[in-house]
Amino acid sequence: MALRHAVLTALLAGESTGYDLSKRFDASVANFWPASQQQIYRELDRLHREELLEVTVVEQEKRPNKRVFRLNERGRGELAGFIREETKPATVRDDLLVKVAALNDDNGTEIAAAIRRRRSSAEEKLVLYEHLQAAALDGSTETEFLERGHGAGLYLALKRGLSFERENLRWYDEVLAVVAPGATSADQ
Amino acid sequence: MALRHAVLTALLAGESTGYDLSKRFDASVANFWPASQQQIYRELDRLHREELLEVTVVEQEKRPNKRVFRLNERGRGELAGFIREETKPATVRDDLLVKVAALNDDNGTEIAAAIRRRRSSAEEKLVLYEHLQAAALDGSTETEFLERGHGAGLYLALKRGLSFERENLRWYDEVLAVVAPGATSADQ
DNA sequence: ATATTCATGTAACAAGTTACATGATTAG
DNA sequence: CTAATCATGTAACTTGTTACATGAATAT
Repeated sequence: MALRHAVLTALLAGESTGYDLSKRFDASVANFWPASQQQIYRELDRLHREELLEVTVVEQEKRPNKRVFRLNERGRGELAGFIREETKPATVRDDLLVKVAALNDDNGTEIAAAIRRRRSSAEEKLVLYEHLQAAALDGSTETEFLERGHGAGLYLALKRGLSFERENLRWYDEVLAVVAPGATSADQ
Repeated sequence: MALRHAVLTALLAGESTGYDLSKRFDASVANFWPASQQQIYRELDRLHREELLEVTVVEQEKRPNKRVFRLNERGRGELAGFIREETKPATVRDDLLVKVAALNDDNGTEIAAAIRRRRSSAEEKLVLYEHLQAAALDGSTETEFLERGHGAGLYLALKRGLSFERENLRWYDEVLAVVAPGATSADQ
């Protein structure tokens, strides 16, 4: 029941269409609450039906009309309530870990290959996160930024994403050292 | 489509009833592929219907009959196939991160409270993982254990769980320093 | 006495995934 | 000329969650 709260949180940054939200999601909230475009449309419809969002329809001649959603007071109240509720435990689901757990004498090289592929997408993600971080800081030091207080929450969440990906990379290398000893992580 | 592979992986450690499997899950695979008892029963039924598992019914007088499942060759083949398939990206879903992302001037203390609660369950989890690690190593050094090769996969997956929880704790303290400065992490 | 363990299951529902459809517009 | 972008949506399906039910056995 918490995609709704992720959506409301994303709308804190300002009103948005479903289409735009799903992109904003990818660049911020998706890190700890992934959602497809379809899920977001569905959730926006629901939230609107339950009157937690206001909508303005922007007519467009050559394209489908836009629906621009924004938080209303009830929406903000819902978020405030969510923050007071019990926090559910985090869940991680990772195919790669299932593969590694199933390691045996026959599948080592295939698992190593899977890890190398994952390793490069993790590197890309890390670069992306580092850019987002630099953009957020915009020249300030982290201490300055956090003292100012603006956007501290999203920034801190981003930092968790950063350390998650860094630990992933570390762990990928650790596993590669076991399943493909000899090959260094520089080998692609 | 990968709960099935998590279940098959868990059955690599030996035949099991649904009831037992769901506990074995909690102590190993749940870390990176959580599943409720009901999901596991459902999946075992499916896997059995698709003939990837063998079953032996153990009659019991005073309790419902046990169904003991074990991998057959097709089941092992399915796992081998899974390892060759493309690895889907990991997903993390965490209410606490949604809360932190929604940080504002009004909700800081509530968020701090949520983090402190999560912090103590993370500490418990860490202790559990450390016990599992010690039990796996059983006196050997990690290098010795990994060279022996037995159970290396599950061990490596466990290590990812360990570092995940350690990073969580680190990050919780980092966030607390921002939202509840003055209070130290020793304050409960 | 009471709670927990053993061991299964059904049912309803909520959430997430995948595929498809429309159709003009702009960028390469 | 082609691919990607804008912007919406439907539908079918698979997964995951929650609640409930049974009923003896054992542990506190």
